[in-house]
Amino acid sequence: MTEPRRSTPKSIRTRQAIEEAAKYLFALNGFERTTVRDIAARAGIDPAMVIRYFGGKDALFARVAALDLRLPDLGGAESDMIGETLVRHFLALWEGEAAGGGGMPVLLRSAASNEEAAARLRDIFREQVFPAIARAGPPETAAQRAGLVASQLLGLALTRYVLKLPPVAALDAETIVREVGATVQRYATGH
Amino acid sequence: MTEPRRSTPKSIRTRQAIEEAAKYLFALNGFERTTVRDIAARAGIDPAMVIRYFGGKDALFARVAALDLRLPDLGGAESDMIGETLVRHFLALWEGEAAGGGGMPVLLRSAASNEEAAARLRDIFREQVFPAIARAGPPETAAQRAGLVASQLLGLALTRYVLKLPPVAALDAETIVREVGATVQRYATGH
DNA sequence: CCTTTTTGTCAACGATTGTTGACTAATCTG
DNA sequence: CAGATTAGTCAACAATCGTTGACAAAAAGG
Repeated sequence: MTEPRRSTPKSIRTRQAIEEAAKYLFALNGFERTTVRDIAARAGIDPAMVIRYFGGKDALFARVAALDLRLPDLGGAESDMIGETLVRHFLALWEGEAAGGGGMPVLLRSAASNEEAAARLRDIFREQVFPAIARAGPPETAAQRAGLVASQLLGLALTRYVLKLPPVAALDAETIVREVGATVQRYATGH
Repeated sequence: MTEPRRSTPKSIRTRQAIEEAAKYLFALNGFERTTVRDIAARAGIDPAMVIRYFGGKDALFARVAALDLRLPDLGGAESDMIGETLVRHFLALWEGEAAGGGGMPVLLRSAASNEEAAARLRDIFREQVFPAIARAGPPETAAQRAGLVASQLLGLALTRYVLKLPPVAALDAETIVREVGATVQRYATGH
């Protein structure tokens, strides 16, 4: 499926294999514990290729950690559904990691001990989360509201996907949408 | 408090210096990026002493990461203040890191990429957070309620102290107690 | 003062890390 | 098919890691 109609220069395959392996391992173990050799082994090629194609471990991480939250426009009419909408969106983004996205676990794993990853998360917040939340309430409280939303959503991701706290990991999606959605709704709109 | 009246065998000083240096560096950089040599340098002694006194890097981490949340009894009469009480308690615990505690930043930094640290956080949740929350509502939903509380409180700690997300780091304590307290209150009691 | 135990330093080990350059195999171009 | 470019492998490098054992300095005990 998704067959490349155009001619594959044959190297694109391995490039993608490296990216996939890196994404998987970075998300699983974080930046520090993931070695270039592990990535190469998982991609089935030589460690030297990782450096030749991406310039180094740092550059590869920067490429793999690119993340587009694809936040929906929250300025719509149904302003009382903002919380549920947001939570549902994030759940779909995180759960369906197989899709194009999947950069979030990578960042979350690494941001705790890697300042570059943390800075990238701050960028994502400033460029994507903040503007989206800003439209859902008074501008003067936009930063605070967006910050509170981030604290809840990142906390959910942390406890559910990284720490795998049993009661949180066991929650079904609809419960999360209902409970956490109510919180996000209150944070986003400021009551 | 708890002053050692007995004579100091002179080595206790260095033991404490190692523990302090380790606590500081583990909290700053996480487990993986903190080296035994860095700890020794900060404590002003030889790296070999770290191993001799604590057996190894892992054992030192385990000792330093010990954490007692000292959660207050939430079974009291004022059940509508549980949220604010909890948030205030955690803020005091995290903010006053200089005190005896301060194990939380250590764990939070490392748990993202260190399975042992993650397991320790799960233990703390199970042994301390869960029982405290269980008394604040119906037993059959205790796990879910405690999990949601943890997702919000750990998310707050993550965004405020680890990621240092500007709007969250800038929040004053009273605002946090009010806003996040309301959320925790709802999670803890199940409405 | 001599002996014993504790406290500390020093150098080095084996393993692992990211990275590099030389070399071979494959593929493309004419 | 001949030549050139690309894809890939291999061994090794320098650096750093946690850890160890031999040894010196200092304190303690008689």
